[in-house]
This record gives sequence, C-alpha cells and structure tokens, in this order.
Amino acid sequence: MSRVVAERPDVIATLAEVFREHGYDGASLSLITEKTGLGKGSLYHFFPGGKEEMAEAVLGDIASWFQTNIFEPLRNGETPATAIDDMFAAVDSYFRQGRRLCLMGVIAASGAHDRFSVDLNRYFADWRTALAEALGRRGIPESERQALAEEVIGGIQGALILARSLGEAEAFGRVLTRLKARCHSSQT
Amino acid sequence: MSRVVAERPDVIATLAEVFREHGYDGASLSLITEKTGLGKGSLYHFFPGGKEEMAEAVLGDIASWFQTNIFEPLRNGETPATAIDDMFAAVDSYFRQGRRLCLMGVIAASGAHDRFSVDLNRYFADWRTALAEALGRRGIPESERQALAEEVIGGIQGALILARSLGEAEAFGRVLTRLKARCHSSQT
DNA sequence: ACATGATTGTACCAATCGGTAAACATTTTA
DNA sequence: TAAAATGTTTACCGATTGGTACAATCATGT
Repeated sequence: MSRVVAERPDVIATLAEVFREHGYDGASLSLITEKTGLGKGSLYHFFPGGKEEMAEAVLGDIASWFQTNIFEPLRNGETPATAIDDMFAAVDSYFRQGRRLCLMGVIAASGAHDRFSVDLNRYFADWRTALAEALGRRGIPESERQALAEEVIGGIQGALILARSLGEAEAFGRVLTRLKARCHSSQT
Repeated sequence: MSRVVAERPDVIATLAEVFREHGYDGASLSLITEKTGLGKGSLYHFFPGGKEEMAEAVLGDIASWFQTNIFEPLRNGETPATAIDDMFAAVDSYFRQGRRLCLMGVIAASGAHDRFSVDLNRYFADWRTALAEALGRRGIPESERQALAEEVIGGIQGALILARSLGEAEAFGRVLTRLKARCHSSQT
C-alpha cells in the first residue's frame, strides 16, 4: 500500500505551481527538477513527451477540476442563484484571494499560447457556456447571457493580473464582489 | 538628414511586438535579431544592459504613450464623459480590436514580473488614479470611483486574454461596450 | 527468494541561451 | 579633411537549455 516512490499525480500539483510562478518558458527543467525533487529520469518516465507533456497534464488537471467544481454546479446546481454564488466563492478560494494567478491565463499571455490553444479554448468556452446557462435560469435574457458571462470571466482574469501588478491582492476581492452583483441585478 | 543606419527609437516598436508575441522569456536574442534585422552588436550598442534594458525601454515607451494619450486626457479632458469615451476608443484602437495583447499584462503574467514590478505597478496605479478622477468629475461618488476603475481596467486586461483564448477578437469589443456603459450609469 | 516491472541517478548530448570583444564602416562635427 | 562619435559585423565565450541512454535500485506478486 505505502509507496516510497513518487506517482504521476503527486507531481502535477507541484508542476502547476512552477508553471504558474515562472510561465512556460521560464519553467526550466532544472527548476522543475529542483521544485519537484525528481530527477530528469523520473520526470521523463512520467512524462515521456517532456516539458510539453508536463504542461498538458497540468492543464488537463486544472480543466477537470474546474469541470467538477465550477462548471458542473453551474449547469446542475439546485438554484442558479446559489450556483453562481458558489462559483464566486470557489473562484476566490481557488485563486487564493487574488494571490495566485490562473495558469490558463498565464499560458494564454505567453509565447507558448498556440501550443496549448485547444486547452485554452475549451476552458474558457466551457466556462462561458456554463455560466451563461446558469444566468439564463436566473432570468437573464438570452441576448444578455453570453455577454455578461464574458464580462465576468474576463473580469476575473484581469483582476488577477491587476491585483498582482498593483501588489494589492484585495483588489481581486473588490472586483469579484462587483461581478457577483452584476450577475444578481437581472437587467443591464 | 537622411540616416541609413538605425536609431534607437526605431527599434523599440519592433521589440515591443516581439515581447508581446513571445513573452519575455520566449523572446530570445536570436529572435530579436531576426525580427529587428539588427545584429547583436547593434542591439548591445543601443541597449548595453541587454535584454532587460530592451524590455525596460519598451515598457517606458508604452507607459509614456498611455500617459499622453489616455491618462492625461482623463485628468484634463474638457468634459469627463467624453474623456472616458475617448479612453475606450483609444484602448480599442491600441489593442487592435482585441487582436493585440497588453505587454504590461503579458509581463505581469510571466515569470519576469518581479523584474519589472515597478513599471507594472506605476502603469496600473496611474491608470486607476486617472480613471477614478474622471469618474469623480462625472459624479460617481468617492466610495465608488476606485472600485469601478479597477473593474474597468481589470476588465480590459481580462478581455484581451479571453478574446485571444477563445479566438474571438470580437469578445473584446463586447466587453468594452459593457464597461463603458458601467462608467456612464452613475450609480451601482 | 526471485523474477518483474516500475522508478530513479548519473553521465552525456547537440543546440541554444544571453552576453562580450574588438575590428570595421559610416556619419557628424570641427 | 581629419578626428571623434556613432553604428555594424563577425567570431567567440561559458552556461544552460531540453532531451536521451542506460545501468542501478526499488517494491511487489508469486
């Protein structure tokens, strides 16, 4: 039962943190080796495709976390209002009150963005669809849903960058509060 | 009068494009050499501090462009309402209707962000201050100004990332329109 | 106890990284 | 027109990059 050696899933969380902090190009193999405590041998055993496969694995992991914890509840939550509130709470906690960047955003803003365009596209498109659907059940008119969803999702991404740049993590919470209010005031 | 050889300002625009497209770490000297048409010798003649000084020069250039074309009009525009409208128009054009990323955001989301934290901080703080001031003259209450300014500036950043990730440049325009409306509906 | 597969450490690779040196060409100024 | 700036070319540097090969080690079911 107890395994002294590492297993692939164990590494992914650390990999995510390295990519988040240093970007795709900035995350060198030696840095990854250092932070994970795994030598190149182990790394290439788990990820034969190298750095690209490592990033792909991390992005897949994140995508499925959001699918389970954010998108799914938005689509099937008891009441849409609480589902939306839950989304904001989960987002605030996931991004550590504005102290943690979104790896999807980090990759999107990097030179490696075209290498992972499929993952990026699916992540944002799924989020937009799920949120728009919840907004629809909340009574937001068809014509408004998608645009409001885009405003909210983009707003979250931007608030993370803003908070980091200003060195004011609290700015993230302030924006989040406003975006949540948008979702609750039916019109506009 | 006519100069065959290059001058420092000529290079900066090209450098900006390279950093924007490939990020700080992704913009290798050989790539910069290729895109600018300048050899390492010329590059290091203009920027003795190397890559870091190149990026610093580009960020300074961008900062002063925004200072002149966005922040200053916000502070001293005839009427605050048109100053704000002008800001949105200038932003839409500067970011090529969502097809161009913000280099400040790109750097902020990269591993090199702490190397340029001063520039990033000033850029976003200045923008926030200038916009909040214009919103104040527009009648937005003191308590609202800063938060709304943060929502707008963050919203712009996020919309750029969203538009690129979705492969839908138009999403940027949609968000911009909504943010502009926020600035004009006095309350909330 | 032993074979087996999963995991890891070490040494190595060519290519590229950012950066330097200095001879060379071109303009500008005096 | 000569000297002094200014700009350019080329060759080179050590360090680091992502990646490979493979023998050694480990945990485990039989």
